[in-house]
Amino acid sequence: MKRFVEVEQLLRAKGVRLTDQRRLVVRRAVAYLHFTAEELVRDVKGFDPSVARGTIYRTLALLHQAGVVEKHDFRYGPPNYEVTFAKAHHDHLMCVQCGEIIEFQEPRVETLQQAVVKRYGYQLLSHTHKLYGLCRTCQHVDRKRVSLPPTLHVEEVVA
Amino acid sequence: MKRFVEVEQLLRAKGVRLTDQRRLVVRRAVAYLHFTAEELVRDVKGFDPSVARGTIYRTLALLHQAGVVEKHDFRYGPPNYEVTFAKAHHDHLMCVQCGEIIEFQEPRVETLQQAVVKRYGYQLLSHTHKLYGLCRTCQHVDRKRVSLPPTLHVEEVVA
DNA sequence: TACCTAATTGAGACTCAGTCTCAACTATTG
DNA sequence: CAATAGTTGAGACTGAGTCTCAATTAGGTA
Ligand SMILES: [Zn+2]
Ligand SMILES: [Zn+2]
Ligand SMILES: [Zn+2]
Ligand SMILES: [Zn+2]
Repeated sequence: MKRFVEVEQLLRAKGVRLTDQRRLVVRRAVAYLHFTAEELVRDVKGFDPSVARGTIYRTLALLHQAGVVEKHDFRYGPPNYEVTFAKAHHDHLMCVQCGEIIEFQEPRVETLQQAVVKRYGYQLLSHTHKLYGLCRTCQHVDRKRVSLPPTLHVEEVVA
Repeated sequence: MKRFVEVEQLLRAKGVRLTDQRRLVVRRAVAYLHFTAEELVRDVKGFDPSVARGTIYRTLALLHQAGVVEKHDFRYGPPNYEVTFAKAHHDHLMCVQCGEIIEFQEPRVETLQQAVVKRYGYQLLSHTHKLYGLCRTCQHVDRKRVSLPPTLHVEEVVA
């Protein structure tokens, strides 16, 4: 079964009213791995320019609430969305030069996270874990030519 | 020696021109643990209203480039800055209910990060690692009364 | 099927955080 | 102290996202 059909079923089960606009937004979103809200706006408007920007943002929020999409901040530009519905948990590794994103799993980190929150008496609800670096290709090109904007400087410098 | 004197020395060593405005911004920034750009603007203007917003943002960018401050995204509101100059590396744990931020160290996670990037042939430059949960106190209050806005919903749900 | 009603939509005004521009000013060098 | 390259203040501007509200529509009900 197509992925968007499952999402629509989930929404219906949650009592969410389905409209043509929402169906289109869902169909376009599942076509991507990672996308920004404005990218989705342009994409959806390419299929139906009459769909308002506000509707697309509202639908995205709806999908977020329904647990269908997650919001990522990769420190460069606006947040990135990902349809994680029926997808195993993973963290991300990004090349700061070319922007390539790799999804990885490392259960031992997740175990340590539990140990950390226990140390402080917290109850863990969620986490973000993102690694930034240079992919094999970009390690061999002139480091001077940085293609990503200056805000993408290191947040936490690795010693 | 006062912390801001060391920062000023570092800037001078980097050939950065010191002005009264920049000195004030540095002195106010080191007074905080974590702060947003607009908080710093209000604070600095409290001491000298003639300092322009643009100057404060420019100085913040300068300090960022010089490795004096780091930028954090805690998924709620605008980014958070932290003067990490001469401070040991740490990650963050935040209570999604009351906003408390705890700084923690977990070297075993950093080791695993190296293993992950090696797996993909990457060269690690930096990372973000943030845990979100409920502090001891907030675990015992009515979960219905959520004080943080809806955008602070989970990004990566822990299984 | 037709109707009803609450939910949703489109359009555009609006907000907020941050950036840019440029003439006036100033820290540093010699 | 003069020269000059870097910095500043003020405000216009931008991008991304939110809000408002009259018009439209989904989905339940008769
Ligand atoms: Zn994870
Ligand atoms: Zn992903
Ligand atoms: Zn760390
Ligand atoms: Zn910190």
